[in-house]
Amino acid sequence: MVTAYNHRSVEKKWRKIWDEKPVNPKDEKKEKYYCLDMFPYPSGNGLHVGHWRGYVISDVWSRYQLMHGKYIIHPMGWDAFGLPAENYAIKMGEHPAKSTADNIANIKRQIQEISAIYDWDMEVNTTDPEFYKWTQWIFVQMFKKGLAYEKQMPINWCPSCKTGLANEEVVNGKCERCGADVTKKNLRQWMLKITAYADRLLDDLDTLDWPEKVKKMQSDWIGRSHGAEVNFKVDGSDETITVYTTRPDTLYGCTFMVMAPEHEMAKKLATEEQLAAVEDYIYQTSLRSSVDRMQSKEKTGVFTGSYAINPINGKKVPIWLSDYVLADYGTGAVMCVPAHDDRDFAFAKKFDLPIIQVISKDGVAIENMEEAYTEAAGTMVNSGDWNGMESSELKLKAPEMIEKMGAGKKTTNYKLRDWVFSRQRYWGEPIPIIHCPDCGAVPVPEDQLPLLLPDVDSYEPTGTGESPLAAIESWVNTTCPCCGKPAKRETNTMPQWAGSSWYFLRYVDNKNKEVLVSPEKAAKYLPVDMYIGGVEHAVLHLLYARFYTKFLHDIGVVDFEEPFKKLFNQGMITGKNGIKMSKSKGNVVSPDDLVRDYGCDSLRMYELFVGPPELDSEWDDRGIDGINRFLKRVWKLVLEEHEKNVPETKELVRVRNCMVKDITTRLETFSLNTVISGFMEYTNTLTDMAKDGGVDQLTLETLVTLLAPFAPHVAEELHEQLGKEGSVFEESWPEYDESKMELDVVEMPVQLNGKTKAVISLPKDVSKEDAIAAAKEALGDKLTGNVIKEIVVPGKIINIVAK
RNA sequence: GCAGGAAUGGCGGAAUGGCAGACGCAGCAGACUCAAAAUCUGCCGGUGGCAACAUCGUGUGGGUUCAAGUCCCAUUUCCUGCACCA
Repeated sequence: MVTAYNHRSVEKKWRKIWDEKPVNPKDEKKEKYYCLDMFPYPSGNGLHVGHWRGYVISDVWSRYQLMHGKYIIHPMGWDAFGLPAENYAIKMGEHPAKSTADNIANIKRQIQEISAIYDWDMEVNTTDPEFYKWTQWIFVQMFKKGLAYEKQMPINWCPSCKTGLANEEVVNGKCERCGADVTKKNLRQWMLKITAYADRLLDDLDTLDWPEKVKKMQSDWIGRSHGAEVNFKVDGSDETITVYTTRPDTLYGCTFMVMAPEHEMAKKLATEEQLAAVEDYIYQTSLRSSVDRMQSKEKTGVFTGSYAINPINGKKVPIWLSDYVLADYGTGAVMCVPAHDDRDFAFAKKFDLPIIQVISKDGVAIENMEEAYTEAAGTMVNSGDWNGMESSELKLKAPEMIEKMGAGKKTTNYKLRDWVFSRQRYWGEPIPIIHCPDCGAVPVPEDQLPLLLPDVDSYEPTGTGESPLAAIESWVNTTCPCCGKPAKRETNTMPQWAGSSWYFLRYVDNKNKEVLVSPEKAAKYLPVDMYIGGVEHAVLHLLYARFYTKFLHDIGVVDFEEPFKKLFNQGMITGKNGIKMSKSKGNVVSPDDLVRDYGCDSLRMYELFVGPPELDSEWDDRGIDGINRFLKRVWKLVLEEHEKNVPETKELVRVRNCMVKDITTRLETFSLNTVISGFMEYTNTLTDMAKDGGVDQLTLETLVTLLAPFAPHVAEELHEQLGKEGSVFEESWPEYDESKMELDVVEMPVQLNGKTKAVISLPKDVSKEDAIAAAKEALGDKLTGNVIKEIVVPGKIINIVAK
């Protein structure tokens, strides 16, 4: 009799052994493989089973690479600055430094329950001064390169979090963190010039092995468009209004112009009779929230009374104001071609403006258009010299033609905005800048970094647009590093994204006091080969991290331009009915109880079995029983068959090779849920074979080796009990031989007119004639009428078509 | 509105154009047990049938093919992202 599987004793035993002798010791001679998890922010709620999923996937992948003879860089750290940590601290009435440290301790304990091969010597914490020294250092370098600059501007403001937000943090007009409606607030801001990298951020997406979905989201976010700026003279004035258009080919069809109400010329253009109406419209627009403005598609507007002159044909077109034109995109003014744009069409209909068709399907203009013709292809009409030209070709040539005419210039526009980088909150890296009345903004000298976040009694947000740091006079008042005169410190802090934009570089050299990362270590261990995390960071963290990496490349810190070669986004684990796990919904499942009751190995495998890893999956506690039973069956099978010690048979060799191939190919394609079901199938098959003769040693060893990345404790224990030396992770990944996977006799379904009527056994190399004869015999009486066609797909199917 | 993804038993899900429902959960029946748990065995899409079997069946309607969950066209619903970006 073999002993029964007891997860507690097995897991306790191997954890102790692995602590003393890690399975992934640092080894410079081996090829490196850097497998990175998106590091967590230390939430007070601890981890739920959804967090586990990503960590299990990355650990399985890491251990799989380990068994290919690589040295695995698999670090973990803490994204501990920022709003969530601070809001939690305020709620609990604790200082964020304390609650953050407590939460890290708890989550670290939970993460260690996963038994992943994390190298805790590499641990980083974004709130550690030795870490944020370099976060500040990067900011100073950006400042020196002119990529960090100050600007007074209306920015997105969350009235609940009492801080400014980046565009990326505003989702459907609401705060990404708390869901409050975002308003505008005019504030002096630190900005990062991410737009300077727009082209590289867009073009280099092609070099990345990332999910297409994420690449598309980034590409849409950057939103590059090509077109022209066209200058319209204001009739009876020296003023010129420049518009941006991607469709300069439709210039002859422009019948009016619309400007954003915030446009600097808006009020100036109002004629005496229209002035009151224009002022009223500008005022009304200013009252509307951005959410309200985005949601209602009903066109509103006001005529300024002024006209602009279309440079292509000299025609006068009225200038209107409307809030559907955005002040901060392009030039804040657009030429309107109602015949070929849905929005302009709706506006023209509402205010009874003329519609002139300039592109037609067949060269003939339609009377009274019912809707805008928005297709790019067609023949130009009503367009002077351009008549008869193909519009899609003209669209490409028109910007240069307009430039030659002196009516404008060819340009490119982006939706991407510069990054609003200051936060009016306490729990973040202080921006290392000193404001001197004489010298202006001066960076804190590098040898004085880190600029420590001062301790403070009141760290709650003020809501005034000033950070709580502004109240600490002893800290704010300092001297200018340039001239030594009294000066004041910048009191805004950095956003949470600052630390996470580069943390993955620091892991490999986390104790370096001289440089962010040494060139030798960067060359040896970077960049990241595989990055695993949720899709929610597609246009936030992942875009910012790419920007930072490109900048650090440009100043010579690293020699690569892209931080993450391959990206995998795991789906979310939700509660019943797809509801997101949250404390307020009361549907959070903690891994702690499951580890206690079923063991780490069972939970690891169930996390993968619950559904395809890239899709969201509903958690159901009951399913873990099935995994636990499976592990007990494997345990019993391996130990009982080991005692029998039977020789291998041809069929065992075949099953073993099939098993290796199936498990390996499914793992390679990240079909991790079917890897687990594959293990179950082969275990069931081998259990049947055990009853019918027995299972040989090599097959048992192979099963155990394949299982190691998934259920490391069980595999390690069975590996030892099979009498093998060393760790199972020192075994190399099993290989398979296709030629040993063929059956001598194959089962072939026999179909009559496409419907299966029988299954027959045939030798694998049976001739077509023999196969058909056997099939006809199997069909017997069922085969009536004339045989029209006979199809034999070797090893697959036989189909007889008869009428 | 635009773009992408999805739709398969009671449930989660599996199927390089080749026996739909693997694997697991739940359920039912049996064995073991004084009993329960655990474990083991069998059944487990609908309809008809004692059964062998027949027949229908992958959101809906068409099509291609010897053969369609899979490919093509149309359509509905749901999810995700973007959303007046000129």
